[in-house]
Amino acid sequence: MERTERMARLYPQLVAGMGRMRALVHEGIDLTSNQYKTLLAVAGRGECSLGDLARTLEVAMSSASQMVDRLVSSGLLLRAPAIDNRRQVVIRLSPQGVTLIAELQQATLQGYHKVLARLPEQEQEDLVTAFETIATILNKLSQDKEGRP
Amino acid sequence: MERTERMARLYPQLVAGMGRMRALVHEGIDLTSNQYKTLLAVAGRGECSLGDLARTLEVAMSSASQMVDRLVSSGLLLRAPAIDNRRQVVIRLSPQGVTLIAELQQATLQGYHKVLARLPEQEQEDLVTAFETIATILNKLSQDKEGRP
DNA sequence: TCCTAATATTTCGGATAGCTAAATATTAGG
DNA sequence: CCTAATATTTAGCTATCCGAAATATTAGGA
Repeated sequence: MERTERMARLYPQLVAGMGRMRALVHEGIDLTSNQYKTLLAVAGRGECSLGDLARTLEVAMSSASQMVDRLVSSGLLLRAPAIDNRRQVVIRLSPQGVTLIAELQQATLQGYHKVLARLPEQEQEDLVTAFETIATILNKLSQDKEGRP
Repeated sequence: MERTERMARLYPQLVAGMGRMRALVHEGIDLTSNQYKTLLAVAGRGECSLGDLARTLEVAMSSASQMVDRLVSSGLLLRAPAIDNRRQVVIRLSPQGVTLIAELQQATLQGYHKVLARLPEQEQEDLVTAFETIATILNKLSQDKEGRP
């Protein structure tokens, strides 16, 4: 059980630490992380339906719908009925959304750069490598679930 | 910039992966993670003031106050005026809170154990080690900030 | 073809959670 | 004893989430 206990001790620390890191990286950026995630998801698909978006974001459709509401209000997303299937809506970035996303991705990179730059060379590499390890292993864990529904 | 980009790509994956891991670990547990964190913070101190709690949780005092409200309503926390300084309140676990926390800590350990058990031996160790690496480095990052205010 | 079932979204009601600013109460210091 | 500092709470907002009900549209079968 030793390993389990280490995990239980470390998990909350990581959540807190990553939260602080995010705050540093996105310092002075005026979008919530959920909104940013949503815009990125839409950007990554060019355009998509609400259902697509909800699945990508792993939230209920009603939640995705509201999120899109807010981003449409902010002028960052466009929502239009789909031509081929009028039940669906097509969601895509507005021109302002495109511009913003480009800027934010740039700013995000700079943010990560600034944070990493505070660390000595070796720790930078250790940190990124550790991220890679965890991402790889956790992705495998999730695929297990989805594999046999 | 290469390392920065790896980081930017990995960070969201990690957040998502850890979210799913938490869901697995706390499957069937009827407290939000914030509530659990709050109870743990209180448990870790025996008793504390609102200010203590807010600082520990890294939220505004008003947020901590409301969180305590909810947990008092649920019967898990007790809030009483402090004897020595009547401006303060003393927050501590109710008997039910004590019981619940004990059970939850047990359940949490089992949850981590179950999740880890899905992985081969070597990956278990790699995962925990990577957690350790990140926690250590990120903690250092935060201390920088606090060190010289 | 027409009706029913399935699909896609939205709306509604209800929660949690966070913030700032203003209100309240108490203590400390000059 | 009055003012300033301290500790909490309350009020008003916003973001986010969910499930269930409502709405609209399409697909499939009798």
